Amino acid sequence: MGRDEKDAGVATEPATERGRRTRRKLLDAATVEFGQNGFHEASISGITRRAGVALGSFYTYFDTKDAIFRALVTDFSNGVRDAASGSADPDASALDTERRALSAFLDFAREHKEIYRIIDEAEFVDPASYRLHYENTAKRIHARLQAGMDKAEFRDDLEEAHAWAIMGMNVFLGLRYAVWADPSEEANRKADAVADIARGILEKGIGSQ
Amino acid sequence: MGRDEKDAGVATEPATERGRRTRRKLLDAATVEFGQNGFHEASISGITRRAGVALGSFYTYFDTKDAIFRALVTDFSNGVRDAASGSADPDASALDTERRALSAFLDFAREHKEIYRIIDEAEFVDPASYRLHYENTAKRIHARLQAGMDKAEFRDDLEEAHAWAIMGMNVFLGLRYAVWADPSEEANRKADAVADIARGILEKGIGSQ
DNA sequence: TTGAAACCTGAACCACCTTTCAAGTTTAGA
DNA sequence: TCTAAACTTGAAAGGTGGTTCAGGTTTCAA
Repeated sequence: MGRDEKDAGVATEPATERGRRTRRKLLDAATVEFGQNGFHEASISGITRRAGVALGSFYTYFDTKDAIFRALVTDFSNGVRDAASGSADPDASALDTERRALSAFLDFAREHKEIYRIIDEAEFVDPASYRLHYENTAKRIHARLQAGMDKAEFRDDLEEAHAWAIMGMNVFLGLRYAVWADPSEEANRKADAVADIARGILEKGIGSQ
Repeated sequence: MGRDEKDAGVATEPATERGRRTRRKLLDAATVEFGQNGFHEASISGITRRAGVALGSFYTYFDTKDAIFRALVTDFSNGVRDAASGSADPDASALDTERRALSAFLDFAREHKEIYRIIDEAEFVDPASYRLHYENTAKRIHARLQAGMDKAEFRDDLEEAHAWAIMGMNVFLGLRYAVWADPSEEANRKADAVADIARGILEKGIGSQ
């Protein structure tokens, strides 16, 4: 009590270098533990064992098992956001901007399969974060659509639902061709082809002529 | 041992009418319990309490908590399939067939939010069923695309990835506008508008002109 | 009617894991 | 160097809930 952030049950930030190192070790270990076993099968002792830290130390940094999971979801939600925004090129057409965002997302998903799983599991462990993640992502897509409309490269009646449709497309293509990627086929080559397919749908739909 | 199906640990089918009734009561209760609490927060005693049955009776019909969950996933996966195929109209255009399938799916999702959640959670509780569900669904969409290609109503280069893209679109639109439907807005009206939006994307993409 | 199989019952077993805690060690600023 | 705060440690408390089991009841075919 009286401490800055203790009241809400939020463990305080580490005050020393050693503390920051330990906290980081726990987060990294938790990524592996949750990614491999899922939230409920994962155990705190599994996390501390992987981190090479005593069981009790966990509670210096996180108040509960949920708390560290929530911290990871937030981290990774930002990671997805940065991966997409990092791929942006101001000179690209609106359609190519969309394509590049998907491409970056597929790369990210392939590199971080555990993270993909953790975000998905947030639907059950921490629904608020899950919802926030997708609502924010949809908002960013919607903003890109708006930019394309402003440049008259997209038709002018696009709305929130279009953003959700595109997001769903991207997520499922990521699930199928990045997370579940058949390791026998070169994933890089495939990812590019998949991004082209999505671009094609957005460009002209799937109708003939 | 020696019994037909006991070896694999599969509880036998009920032999009497009373048994079938009890099994059904358990499945219905489990739908509510899992849908409301999620797999891990749900308890067997919660299921039997809802079903009005003694705790021990559960194990006459299902070997484990996982087993009844798996039974539900299979049931509901078939439910989704039937909802879509039931909406089919042989006279409709390929594009309208796709639209009708989405519309039926949105209705189904709105009516059965618990089921939606249960299938989603299967990703963690029973990954094999989860994967099977989406692979089968993608296959059915792919078959519809093929039919549209045969009628020359779709362009002739559609493949598996297109089916996954469409499926992702549908699932996310279902999540946002059926499962998370704002109850203040008439969901029916909205669902139709959403189905039109998806149809529009498939018809001509999102580009201008 | 009868008896064997199917079904029902709920208390208790038991394995597992999150969280706490009191006591020791390290850090870092003065 | 010194000392208060930060950090570490691992044993054990405490709760939960899946699963078992032995004994009773109902069903149904013969």
